[in-house]
Formats: sequence, structure tokens, C-alpha cells
Amino acid sequence: MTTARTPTGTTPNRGRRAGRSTGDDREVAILATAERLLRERAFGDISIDDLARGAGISRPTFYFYFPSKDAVLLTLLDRVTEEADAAAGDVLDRLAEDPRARWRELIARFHATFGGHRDVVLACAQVRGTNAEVRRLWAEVLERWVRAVQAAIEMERARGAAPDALPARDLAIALNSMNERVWYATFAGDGPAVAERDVVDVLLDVWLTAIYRTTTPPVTPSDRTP
Amino acid sequence: MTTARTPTGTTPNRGRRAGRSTGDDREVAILATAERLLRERAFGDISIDDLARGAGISRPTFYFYFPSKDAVLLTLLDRVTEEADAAAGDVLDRLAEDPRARWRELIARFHATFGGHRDVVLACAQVRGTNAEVRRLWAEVLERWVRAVQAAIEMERARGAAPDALPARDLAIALNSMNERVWYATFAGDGPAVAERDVVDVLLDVWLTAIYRTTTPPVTPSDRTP
DNA sequence: GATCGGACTCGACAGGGTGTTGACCGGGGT
DNA sequence: ACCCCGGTCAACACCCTGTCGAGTCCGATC
Repeated sequence: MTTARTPTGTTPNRGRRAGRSTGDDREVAILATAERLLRERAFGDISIDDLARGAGISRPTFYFYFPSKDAVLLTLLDRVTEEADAAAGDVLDRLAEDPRARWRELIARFHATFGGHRDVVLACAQVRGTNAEVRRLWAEVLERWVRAVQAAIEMERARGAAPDALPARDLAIALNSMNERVWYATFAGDGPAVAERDVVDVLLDVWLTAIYRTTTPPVTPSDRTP
Repeated sequence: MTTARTPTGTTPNRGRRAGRSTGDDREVAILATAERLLRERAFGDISIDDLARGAGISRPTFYFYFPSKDAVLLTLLDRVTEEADAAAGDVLDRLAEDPRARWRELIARFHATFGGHRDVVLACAQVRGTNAEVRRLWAEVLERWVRAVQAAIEMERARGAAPDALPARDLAIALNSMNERVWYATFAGDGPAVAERDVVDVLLDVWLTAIYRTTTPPVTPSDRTP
């Protein structure tokens, strides 16, 4: 992680206030208002005035807490990615136990996290095109996940469970990209999309065949018989 | 195709003019200006005034030719998708000849088309979040491609070349989605991306393993020995 | 050759959103 | 008693969008 962190918390301080004071609840009120409004309309249709009024303050006062509308969304996105990281946990370190089950667990947990905050995720996808900061943050997060998957694939190859084929990094990028786009379509509901109940299994199937050439990868290392 | 078409041309008339007249070159001037400006900055940073001045007209006059800035982009997108459709041709009907080569041809041609108009494609991806019309058109185009791939997969399964597994439609959606997102990252260059020279082969590999469970699918039907 | 109508053009305005400025208020430390 | 400072907002300057009404040009019509 390269972003600066506040001394008090673990999330980057996208607001302006340095120390703590009574204005803390105003900040969370803005955040809460944003999440509520996001449930009923698109991010672009929410004005700073809406956010301010929803939090019981005037528009100029909004700027005391956040430098822009986008910064609010960025804070929301931080929470979601952190939750996803936590949900993923260390499943990738325990792949050899039962590869299929572990990969499924990984995908299912990401699915649950994103699905639980679909409004925020959808809004981020929308503004990623126009906002460089969101783009940067998402790129950073994705890079971390790509690296983790890449390392896991290399581990599986090392233990002989997966064949050497594509560069692990390229494969990791392709699979992560697929998940992102497929989830987006499923949550957004516009255009061709996989049904929500099936999406985890569909993604899992493509991951397993791309990594192992089979949907039933071997559980224990083939060359270790202690 | 469900969109209305002008009597004169083959593309939907996103401009306003009904008959032809001297204003034709103004319309293409706007389109050309849009493509040129898109090469140097983001769509959101281009104002209608920029487009108008670039075409040598005033801002109100712009509205005589297009109802909005987005309509210009929509016209540009039409061209690209039509070119992609033409480039794809009938490769999917000739899969049995040499599956690997045909699939590669399909992906490579799409890659070439999108890569040749990357500014337009990138801009469309950007506004898809905020513009319902772009979203609708893209969904329509994607649906067509998904159906074509789905049919091809079912054909390959019928001739015994590919195993029955995931519903063909879900698989087609996942693979098309992956391509879209991976190309976007490669062309945009932000965040983890596959290098442009490798991207076709990376995508191909995932497609083949997901569809056939192997990267060397059989060329001729297994049960036909005349 | 006058006139008419439609294609075409733009100056000017209204509306709505953003970001900033300067002043004001209230309370805790000195 | 004072003053700094967190917190607050009315008012302003700015930019962009979309529209309206008035004007020009030109081929078709009488």
C-alpha cells in the first residue's frame, strides 16, 4: 500500500479534517447519504447539493469535509475493497488442500462482497471512465489481486497440479478481468448477463479449465509420498 | 437489427437532417473533429463548442446536426461495430476446418478492428456508465456476438469436438466479457494489462481451454469416416 | 423577377452545476 | 477577557448545456 493513512484509522483520509471533533458525524452522514442515494439513482444524477442536504448541511460546508463528490465515492470504494481483501483471507495459501473448493471459495467470497455493495461498485465502474483517481485506486487494487492469483497459479504449477502454459501473470489478468466484467453485467442487469445464482459456478469453471485444463484438479502433490 | 434506418444509407441516422443538401460535409466535419479530438483528450473534456468550432460552425448550429454530444459518439460507435461484424465474416461457420485457427482468426480480427479505433472504443466505454443510449447499443451488439459464439459452441459440441459442460450461453457471455475487459485494459494502458502483442494468444488460450478442455481441438468430426 | 418556404446559421438567454471567497459564530485554552 | 480555530453558510464567478427567435441564402413556384 502506498497511500497515506491517517494516524487514527486504517483507511486513507479522503476528507479534509485533520484532528477529530464534533464534525465526525457529519462526515459519516455524508457517506451514508451517498450510499442511500446511490440505491435510487445513478452517481451522475446526484449533485453535491443533494449530498449536503441529505447530511443536513449546506453545499459549501460539504467542501469542508470532502474535496469533491468523487472523493466520497472513493472512500466508499476503499471500504469495499478492504472488505473484499478481508473476505478473501488466506484461501489461496491453502489451495493444495482442495483446489476446486478453494478457488470456488475465493470467487464466492468476492461475489458476496461485491454483491453486498453493488450500488457502490456499479457507481465506481461508471465514473472510472471520467475520474482518474478512481481509475488509479482500482488499478492498484486489481494489481494486488492479480499478483496474488499469479503467485497461486505458479505454486500450483510448481507442485505439478497445473500445466505450464501461458505466463501466469497474463492468465491472472485475463481471469480477473473476466470476473470484473461478468459481475458488472450481472449486477447492472443491462446487456447479456449470467444469472446471479449461476455466476460463481460459471466463472469457476472457466478459471479451473484455464489453469488446470480440467475441472477436477488433483488434491495432493503428485510427487510427494511421505 | 431493430433500429430504424435512413432510406439513403445503411447506418442509423443519429443526426437530424432528413434530406441531403450542402450541410452533409458539415456533418462529416463534426464526426472527423470528434475523432481527432478524441485522440488527444477524453470525451468528457470535449465540449460541444469544441466540436462546433472544429467543424467551423457555432454551437447552436451543432444542434442542427446532432441532438447531443453523445449522438456523435454513437454514430462513431456504429461504424466500428459494423466494421467488426464485417471483419468477423463467416469464420464461425468454418470452425470444423481447423478450430484453433478459426477461433484465433475471429479474435485477431476483432482485436485489429478495435485497435484501429481505440479512441472511439475507449470513449464509448467511458460514457457507457452515464449514457443510456450507448449502453443500449452496446448491449445489443454484444448480444449478437454472444449468440453467434453460443451457436458455434453448440455446433462444436454436436460434432463431438467439445465436451458438454457449462450452458453454452453462459460460457459465451463469460468469454466475450473477458475479451472486452482485457482489450479495454490493454488499449487504455492503466492498471494491469496484457501486452498488446500477446493479447490475442492469451485470450485464445482461455477460449480454447474453456470450450474444448485442450488447446489443440480436433479438426474433423470424430464419428464421420466416409 | 417577385415571392415563398425550407435549409441553415448564430447571438443571446435561462438554467443548473461546480468550486471559492469572505464573513460570521461559538467554545476551549491561556 | 481574549483569541484562535473548527465549523458554517450566503453570495459570487464560472462553465457548460440546451433553446428561442431572428436572420440569411437559395431553389422552386407563379
